Amino acid sequence: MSDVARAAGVSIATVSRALANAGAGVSPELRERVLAAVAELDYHPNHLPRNMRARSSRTIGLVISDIENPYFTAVVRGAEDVAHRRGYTMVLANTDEDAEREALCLQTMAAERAAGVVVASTGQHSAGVRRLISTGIPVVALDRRIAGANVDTVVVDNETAAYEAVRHLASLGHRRVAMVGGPGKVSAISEREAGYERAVRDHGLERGLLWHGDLREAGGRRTTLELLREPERPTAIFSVNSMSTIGVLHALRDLGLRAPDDVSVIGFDDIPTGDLLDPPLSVVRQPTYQLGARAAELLLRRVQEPDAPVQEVVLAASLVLRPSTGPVPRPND
Amino acid sequence: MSDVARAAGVSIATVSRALANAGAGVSPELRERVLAAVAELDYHPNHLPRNMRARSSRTIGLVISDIENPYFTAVVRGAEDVAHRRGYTMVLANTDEDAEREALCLQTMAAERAAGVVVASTGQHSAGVRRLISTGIPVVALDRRIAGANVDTVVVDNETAAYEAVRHLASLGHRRVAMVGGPGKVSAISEREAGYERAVRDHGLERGLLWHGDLREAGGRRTTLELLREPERPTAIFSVNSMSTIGVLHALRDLGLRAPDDVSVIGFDDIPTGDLLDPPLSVVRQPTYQLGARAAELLLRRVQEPDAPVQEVVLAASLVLRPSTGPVPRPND
DNA sequence: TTGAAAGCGCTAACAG
DNA sequence: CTGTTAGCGCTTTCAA
Repeated sequence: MSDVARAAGVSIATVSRALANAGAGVSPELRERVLAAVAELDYHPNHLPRNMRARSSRTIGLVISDIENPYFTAVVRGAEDVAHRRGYTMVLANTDEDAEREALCLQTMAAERAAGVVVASTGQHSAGVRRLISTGIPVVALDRRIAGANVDTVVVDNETAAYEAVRHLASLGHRRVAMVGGPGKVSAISEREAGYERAVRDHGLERGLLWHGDLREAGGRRTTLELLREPERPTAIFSVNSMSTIGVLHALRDLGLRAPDDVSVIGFDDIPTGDLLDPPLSVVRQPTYQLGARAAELLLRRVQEPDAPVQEVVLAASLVLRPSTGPVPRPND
Repeated sequence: MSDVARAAGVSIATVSRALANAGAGVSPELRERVLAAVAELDYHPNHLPRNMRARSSRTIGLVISDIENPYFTAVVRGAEDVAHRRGYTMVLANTDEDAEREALCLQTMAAERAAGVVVASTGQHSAGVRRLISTGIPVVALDRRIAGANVDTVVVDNETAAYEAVRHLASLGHRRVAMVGGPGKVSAISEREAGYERAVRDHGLERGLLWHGDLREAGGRRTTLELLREPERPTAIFSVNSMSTIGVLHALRDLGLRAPDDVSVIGFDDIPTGDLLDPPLSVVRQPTYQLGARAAELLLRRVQEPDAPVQEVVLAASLVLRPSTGPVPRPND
């Protein structure tokens, strides 16, 4: 920068000002000379000192648990779009539901003085998140609530959405509706399970059919295989998230069963090819892009107004019915 | 940090050393005192000055064109795993095939002094990439080559893979094999098209069936609808990437056609649910995770050895045959 | 409108 | 092994 100043015959302060927001406070003439010198010398601005001085970078962190899950993929897109539009850069970290990895990522983001962090935490009581909050860096909880912390939150109404899915199955006549769930330590999952259980109670469905998988393909598949090995097979399966649902479908194929003829299937989260599957899959669709975009917006608002009241955004999910859910199959004759 | 130093009764240099790599060069006793003071004061390290001093951050950039494309999703995971393992943070940017947005992202990464950048460029002659290279920041080209630049590159053998896909269709008896292609300005696409055309020549297939879409669902769908409106319909379709293929499948459904009974379909890039589609989809499968991981490795190697010889890594893609490709349908009778 | 100068909070060279 | 000290390259007072 001092080279540029010398070449333009001005001080470095003038160069700095000429390069800052549209060169306010610099005479057009000097500005021209500075820009010419910048071009001449092929000067590349360096944000590192600027960040240091500002004690913050124009970067937001996004911490998710599975980048290959299309739910998070869409969330990433929404958040990145907003960040980009507002002149922020997005740092992405993938935790694979590993609390230690999450803590490490958050620590790094804190050390890099991210302007703020959107986090789908591995657990409601994550030590990593608590530590991050204690640094004073703005945090937005996405998809998964943070227990006992007063942070902005963006979620869908998981309980209601799950209830509606199971209610639909009940309305088709199903009485043995199983749920392939997940680990209960994240709120989104436990809320879906709660919605399922409320529907089971309200509609007098059979109890004891809530099984816990992980949130991935392998767990969904394994759990379903075990579930269908039971003497009295469920007539419908509600699956807790998209990866898990893919596992359910694989398990059905493994056993040579078809939906909805043998078992009805409905999954939480839409899948990009859900309508092209065999059979097309009924799902609970979340407004994924919106979730990511709203989370980033909430975060950037808080970056600008640290003392604004804490907000909780709850979006609605919707039922998308396709052929994988049908009436109760009649027993083989 | 000076607070910590005061609390521990040492100099800030000692604090710095105690906090640096496992506290080498500091007596255990002082180290203890420093760590105690850090805990006591709830001190959060700040990397910003460190980065500034080092004139670089431990961050690598990854610039892709579509985060919702499962190909890139897997690439991201591979790259992020490697980066994380080596203590780097990953900055992700999505360009949507927009050269201007790409240039902006790369400029930001240069200004933030990323240690290096992996880029799937929007074009072989991207001005943004050229400028980035001129800053001296290490660059690795992923999936798409950079024309006239001497940079490390990670790609699959697109030409051969496309050739094999079309050859397979020819071996099933197809003579009217269409290709739903893409914009020719990225190497991966033009190479696939070249492989298609070589196969067309070698096997005496009908010419003039290479149509260009974009690389997204909408383009694949539109192009296919037009293609199938032709008086003499192709008996097989080869689609250039995963999103495009989903478009092809939607178009078939729109027209009430089925693969492979009406048209055979094979797509470049596997889809997570490819085996669950109706019918299960034949694809050219790329080693996506490996591509991302290798790109990150190549980049970090160059960060450490800027003068190492430039490498080009070419991985093989493989044909995954499922029911969507079958023999030539007999004309309706 | 411009320039001089004082940091931002670390790291590392150097001296003890 | 420890402390003193000189920056890293910007931004931003403050004074002219």
